[in-house]
Amino acid sequence: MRDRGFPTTTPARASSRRSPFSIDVILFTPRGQQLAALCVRANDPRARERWLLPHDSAAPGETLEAAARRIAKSACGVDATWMEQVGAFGDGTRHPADTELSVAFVGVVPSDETVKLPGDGAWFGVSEPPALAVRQRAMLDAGLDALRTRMDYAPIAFRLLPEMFTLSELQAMYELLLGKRLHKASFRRALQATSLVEATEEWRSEGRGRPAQFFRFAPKKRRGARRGVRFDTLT
Amino acid sequence: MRDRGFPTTTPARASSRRSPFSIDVILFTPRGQQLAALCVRANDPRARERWLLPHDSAAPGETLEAAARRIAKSACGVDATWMEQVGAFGDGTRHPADTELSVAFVGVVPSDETVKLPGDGAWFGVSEPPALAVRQRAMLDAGLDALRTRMDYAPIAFRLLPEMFTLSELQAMYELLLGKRLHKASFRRALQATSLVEATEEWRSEGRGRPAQFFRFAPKKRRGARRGVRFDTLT
DNA sequence: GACATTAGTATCACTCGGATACTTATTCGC
DNA sequence: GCGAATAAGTATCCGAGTGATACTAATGTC
Repeated sequence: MRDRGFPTTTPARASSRRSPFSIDVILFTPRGQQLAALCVRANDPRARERWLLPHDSAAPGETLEAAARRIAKSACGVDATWMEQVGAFGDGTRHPADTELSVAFVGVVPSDETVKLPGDGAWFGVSEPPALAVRQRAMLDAGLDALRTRMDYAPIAFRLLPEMFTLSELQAMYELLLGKRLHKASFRRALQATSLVEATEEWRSEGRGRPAQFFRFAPKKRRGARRGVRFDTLT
Repeated sequence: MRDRGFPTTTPARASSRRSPFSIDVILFTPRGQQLAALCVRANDPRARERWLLPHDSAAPGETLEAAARRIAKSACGVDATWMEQVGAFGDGTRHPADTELSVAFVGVVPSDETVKLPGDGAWFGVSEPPALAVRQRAMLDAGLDALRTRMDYAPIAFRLLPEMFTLSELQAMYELLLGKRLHKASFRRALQATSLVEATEEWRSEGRGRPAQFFRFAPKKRRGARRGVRFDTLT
């Protein structure tokens, strides 16, 4: 994975023929009490919208996910700690790179105030996204949906926390990602039931109230036989 | 949507340059007590595998899903009653149409013994799939996964039944799709809790045991506030 | 030392899902 | 006819999971 020698966030590579499809990345990070998505400034002055999702075409021989991770790192400076494909978007909607098709990926990066964002990027709170081209707007919405539904299957919240964390920090991360408050006792009971975390000997010293014990992500085997049928999420 | 004037299941249209991406359809139907997937015979004698997933490229101006539905109808003769995108597959795996990328769709058609399958197609039970090219095999597996997980969110089982059906038929369809047995009382309780079906005045006359009442799919408003966090499905 | 603050726990009520067993209504065999 | 077989549909119990409330525990601030 090369280190960007040119801004990969330009709509397309200088090439005589258009790339057949673009890879677009919806990258989220915790910012304050809500999620923020990364957009980059359009450097084409003729562009109708001034902001874009980070995107590029896949290099020959590069897997789709590797391309998405390269684009993400190029756009925000650090590696995404989780990334998955959302799907393909086409259908004649407009895209800045003018490709027929875009493959969207959603990813997350931990909040890290010390890393300087490349000059042409900015984080936008998910409740105030910038104006985007039609297809990119659809991908942003689908990316947030995918992020939230896949929290049940992938350890996304854990990938946004340091190796050791308190249970309150974990719950706060879940609340930030889901955009809703959770019940403390239920949260901890459910967590204890599955063997996902193990307690460490470390305790948090700073802060005002009672010290909190640090935990680390250490999933055991398990495999719960999913129960019945869910009719309540249908249609 | 034109009626196939040529086999759209040929790897690609006669064209000087390759299509940038293919649309591949994983089509399922109930067959006996298990699901079956549709494959078509490869008519290229040089092909390494003799079977293919139905696929084609999207026509200009055609949405991705419209193309998938066209391909499905062309391959099995009737319209799919449910169809959704699975995702994009690439990563250098081999595909018969030799495209860089494939967009996979999963769909279902009701079991209908009277419809004759076009000569080059055949249904394969999901437990004995034919040998497929690498990428198509990956799409078949992902399609079955997607079918089962999306049953919680889309009325797939209902789309495989006639307008009126008995609760036993509905449960049998769920069992066939999920590939596992379900508990009768729980199934009916959960179904009653949501207002998804309404009873009709019709009763099934045929058969041996007690007659069964016919129901029809008639979802009311609802919208259940999903509860807590699921740790049991994580990683 | 009283109080605010945060971590963590205990108890209760309620819901939900699976197991078992039952009742009801029909056909089949004699 | 009449009982056995078959399938539909219901009732009851129990244990697990969830949310509300309230409690205890350990620290810093004044």
